[in-house]
Amino acid sequence: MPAPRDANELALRARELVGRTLGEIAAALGTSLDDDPRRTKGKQGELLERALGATPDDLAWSVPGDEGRRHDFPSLRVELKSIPLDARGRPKESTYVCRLSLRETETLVWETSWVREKLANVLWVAFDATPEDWWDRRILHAFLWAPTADQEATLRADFDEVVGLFARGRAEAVTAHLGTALQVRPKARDGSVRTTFTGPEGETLATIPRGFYLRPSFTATLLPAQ
Amino acid sequence: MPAPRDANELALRARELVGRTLGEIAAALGTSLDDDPRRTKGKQGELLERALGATPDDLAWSVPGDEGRRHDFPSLRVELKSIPLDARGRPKESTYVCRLSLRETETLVWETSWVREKLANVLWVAFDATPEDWWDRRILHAFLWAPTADQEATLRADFDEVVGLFARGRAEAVTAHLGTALQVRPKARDGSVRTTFTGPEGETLATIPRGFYLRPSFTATLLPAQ
DNA sequence: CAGGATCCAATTGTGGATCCGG
DNA sequence: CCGGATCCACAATTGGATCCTG
Repeated sequence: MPAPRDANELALRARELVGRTLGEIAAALGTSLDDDPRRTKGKQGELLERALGATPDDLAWSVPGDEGRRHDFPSLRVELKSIPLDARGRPKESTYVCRLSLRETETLVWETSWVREKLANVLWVAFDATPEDWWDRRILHAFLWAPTADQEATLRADFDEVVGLFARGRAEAVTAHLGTALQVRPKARDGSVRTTFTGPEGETLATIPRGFYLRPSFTATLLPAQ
Repeated sequence: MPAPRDANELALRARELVGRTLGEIAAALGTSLDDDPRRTKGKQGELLERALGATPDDLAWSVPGDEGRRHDFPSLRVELKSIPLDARGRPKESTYVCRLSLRETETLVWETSWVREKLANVLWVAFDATPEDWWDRRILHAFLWAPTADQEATLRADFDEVVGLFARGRAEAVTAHLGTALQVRPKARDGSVRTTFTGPEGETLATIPRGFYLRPSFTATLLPAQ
C-alpha cells in the first residue's frame, strides 16, 4: 500500500475501513496475527498502519541521531492512533503518545516538544474491542483530529506540570495521578530498567523510562457523540 | 437549645460548631452516642440537630395527615443536613433528601414536590469522617445553601425522569443509575418491604419503598473549594 | 531500546441493603 | 413506618507492569 498523497486521500482511505473487521483487513493484506491476546499487544495498531500505508517503525528508528522522531505519515505530519472501545463505545485504554525524553532541552518546552508535534494532527481509528478474537473486531470510527485551543491549553498545562517537576529534580513526584488529559506512565519491559538525565544542579540522576499517555476520559471526548 | 429566630442566628450558631468535635458537642449537651459505628447510623446527624435547636423527629411524624412534612427549622423553612467527608475533604456518602411518595399527585410535580421544598434551603454541616470514633470527628464546614438556577434545573431534570417512569408504570426501570445529581435508592429496613401505588391504568401496583438521595459528586460541588 | 500498545492487581466508586429510636 | 443516615459487596476505574518486533 503506497503512502497517501494528501490528508483528503488518507481520510478517505481510513473511512473505507469503517464497518470492516480486523480479520478482513488482515486478509486483504495477505497477513495474520497471533491468536493469543497477550501476544498481540500493539499488533492491531501496526496492522492498521500497514492498511493505510504508514511508514513502518523499522524505517523510523534506524535513522541515527533523530531518536526516531518521524510521523506515521511524514509528508502529512499526521500520526495514526488506534483506539479500542468497550461495549458502551468508550475507550478501554489510555493512548500512548511518545516517550518522555529528559536529555534534550527543547523537548522540555511545550512549543518545541515532540508530544505537541505528535498530537498536532492525529488520524484516530477506533474499533470495537468487545470480541475476544482480534479478527472479529470491527472498525467503528476513523477521523482526522487537531486539538482545539481549549484542548491544547489542557494538554499544555498537564505537560508543564510534569516537566516542571523534573526540572526541579522531583522525578519521584511524577506519577500517573497527575494530568487531567495527558499523563505520564512507566514505559519499559519491566520496572527495573533505568535511564539517566541531568538534574537542576548538573548532577546525573536515574529514573525509570516513561511515556506520555492520553487518559481514556479525554479521548472519549474526541469520539463522535454516542 | 431553643430554635433560632432567623437564618442569620442559625448560620451564626452553626459556624460556632466549626472546629469542634462531635464529642465536645455531645458533652456540651450532656449526652453521648453508642460506640459501635453500625449502631450510630443517623445519630450524628440527630446530635447536630439538637445542638442547633432543630425540631425533633417525633414532633414531626406524630402529626396525622401531613406525612411528617415539616422542616428541621419550620419557621425558617430550612433543612439541616450533615455530611461526612473523607481524607481528601470529599463527601463519603450520598445525602438522603426525603421519601419518594407515589400516592399524592402533587408530590409528583417538581414545583409542588416535597423534594424541591426540602432542598430550597439547606444548612449543610460537614465533618471529617476520617476518625473511626465518632467523638473525634470534627466539624469542618457549616453554611446555608439555596440551589442556583443551574443546580435547580439539574435536580428537576433528574426528578422528572424518575417520576415519568413511574407515571408510565415502569417502576422496575427506576434504579440508582439514573440521575446526575438526584438519584432514587431503596429506603426500608430490608428488601422485602413493599408499598402500593396506583398505576397509569388505575391498577394497584407494589414496589419497594424508595427515597431521593443527592450523589456525592453533586454535594462535593457545594462545599468550599479545597 | 523505541514504538506499537494491552494486561491486571489494587484502589475507588456506588447501588442496593441495612441499622436505630420513637 | 419514617426520618436520621451509613454499611458493604461488587462493579468500574486506573496506575504501574508487561508483551512483541526489528
